[in-house]
Parts: sequence; C-alpha cells; structure tokens
Amino acid sequence: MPELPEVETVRRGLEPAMAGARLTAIDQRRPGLRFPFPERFAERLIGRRIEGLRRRAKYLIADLDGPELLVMHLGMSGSFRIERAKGPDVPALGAKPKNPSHDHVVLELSSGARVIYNDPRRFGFMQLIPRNGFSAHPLFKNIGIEPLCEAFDGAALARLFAGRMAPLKPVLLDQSLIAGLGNIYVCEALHRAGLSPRRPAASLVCKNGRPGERATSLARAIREVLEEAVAAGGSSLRDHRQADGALGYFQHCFRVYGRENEFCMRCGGKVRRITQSGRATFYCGGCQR
DNA sequence: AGTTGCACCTGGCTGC
DNA sequence: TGCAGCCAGGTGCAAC
Repeated sequence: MPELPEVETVRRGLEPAMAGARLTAIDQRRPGLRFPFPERFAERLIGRRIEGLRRRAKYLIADLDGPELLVMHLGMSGSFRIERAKGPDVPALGAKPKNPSHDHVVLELSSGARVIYNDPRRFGFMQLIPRNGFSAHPLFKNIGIEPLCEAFDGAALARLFAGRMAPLKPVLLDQSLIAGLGNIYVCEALHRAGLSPRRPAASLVCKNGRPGERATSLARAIREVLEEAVAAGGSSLRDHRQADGALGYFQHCFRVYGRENEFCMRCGGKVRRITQSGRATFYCGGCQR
C-alpha cells in the first residue's frame, strides 16, 4: 500500500499524538506480523517517552528516550488510526476499521491517545533497534537516497544508473538506490518524464557520465509527483487512510496508474499495462519513449 | 554482481 | 448466491 507519500502522511498524522508522549501500555495481540515481534516487546516500550517521529524511505521511526528506536513498516496493507483514550489534548479522530480483528498492536500514550495498528495482510512489521549507529543496521544500511532531499537531481540519478542495463521501472523500485518509490509513483513519474519503463536505466547517462536532459527531467518528475502526493495526503486505494481517518485524494491525479485502455491525457494515446519483474506497469506507448 | 521469480498473507473484484 | 481465479501499494531470499 504505502509508498513514500502515504508513509509521510501517516507520520504527520501520528506526530501530534505521539511526539512528546510516553508509552503507558502496549497491547500486542499476536506473536508477530511479517516477522515475530521483538522479545519482551511491550516491556521494552512501556515507560519510554517518544521524542520524535521520523520517516526514512517507507519506514516510520519513533525516537525513544532509551537506547532503542521503534521502527515500523506498513507493508502492503498496514494502517494506523488514533482513538482518543482520554484528555483534551489529542486532536485526531479515528476511522472505524473494516475488520477490527486485524488490529494487531495498540499503543496507549500519556497524551491520552490510543494508537492502533491494523494490517489485514500482515506484511508490515515492528522492530526495536539500537539507537547508536542505526544507519548501519541491516534494515537501513542499504537504503538509497531520499528523493525529496536537496542532493537528489539528474546528476545523482546518472550516478545511480551508470552501467545498469535493467529497465528503468525495476531500477526505480530498487530501495537500495532510491528510497520510498513504489509501483504507483514510479509509473506516474515515468509518464511525467515521457520515458518508457522499458528503457535501460543507463540510457539516461551521457557518454561523459553527465546526467543528460532525460535524467534531469526524470529527477524533476519524481520530486514533483511525490511532493504533489504528499500535499494531497497520499493516495487512497482500497482502505488506505490517513491516521486521522481522512482519505488522501492523490489517486484522482493518476495519469497512467490503473488506467489501462484509457486515453493518455497528454497525447491521446492508449495507456497500456505490461508486467515487469512480476509487477504491473502502466504507461503510454504514445508519449513515453 | 545484477536480476528474476517466488513466498509471505488476506480481501476484494470479476466472471462463470 | 457461490465459488474459483486473479489481482493488490512491499520486501527478502533463493536461484539463475
């Protein structure tokens, strides 16, 4: 489900309830999700103050006042909602889950909020990792550049693409190169840049190693589509919602994703659906070269 | 080393 | 109405 814009939207929704609050109780309702929960998970969390909530790639990271960080990943179908347990200082509302039996973890906070993690497919997970040197941790050591950071531009793309003959689509999905892109936003960014998902990544690099116009255009398209999606509160496919229950609306802005056989709004060509690395790719055969 | 394909799960939709 | 089959936003690992 969630790509960078959805995770960032969740982060912003959770921050008011979580940042600065202390964990007062944990209800862990099953032994694990994609991976088993850490040993003594609740015990290691209770009493800790959450100093801040960050995002890296598609991970949410709660900075705790102890020696550990709480790392959360939403997988394909994970979502958080906030129910007010008590007290006047928690603004967020809650969206009723379709199936409360998929509420797997409940975090009670000193802010008065109750933060509930729901995940039907259980591809998400939660881990506790040492705060010191967390970027060397296996979860993070191979994560690529953040596409919304300043250093992300055509030159950065050219460095990543050099020598890679694989098609653009799977290369852009590779989290060890660029962090946070998923199937939707890769399709959308390639359409905006007018580039075929089948084009070899290295073809965007000039002989002298310079980025070239296509790489610059693609970097701009990636940044643009992600920024617009974050501003729209992400995309709401199936049951994905923001932490306060509101629906993101970027899905109404898709130009190719999920639009097989519809007309391209730029050139009038037909949107095609192909499979690359086992995943659906949507693109316009008319204007994506 | 770089890639591909599959496995992990449940639920929603389509077509018979 | 029921049911089989296919599809889904992600990622890690085995196999080529």
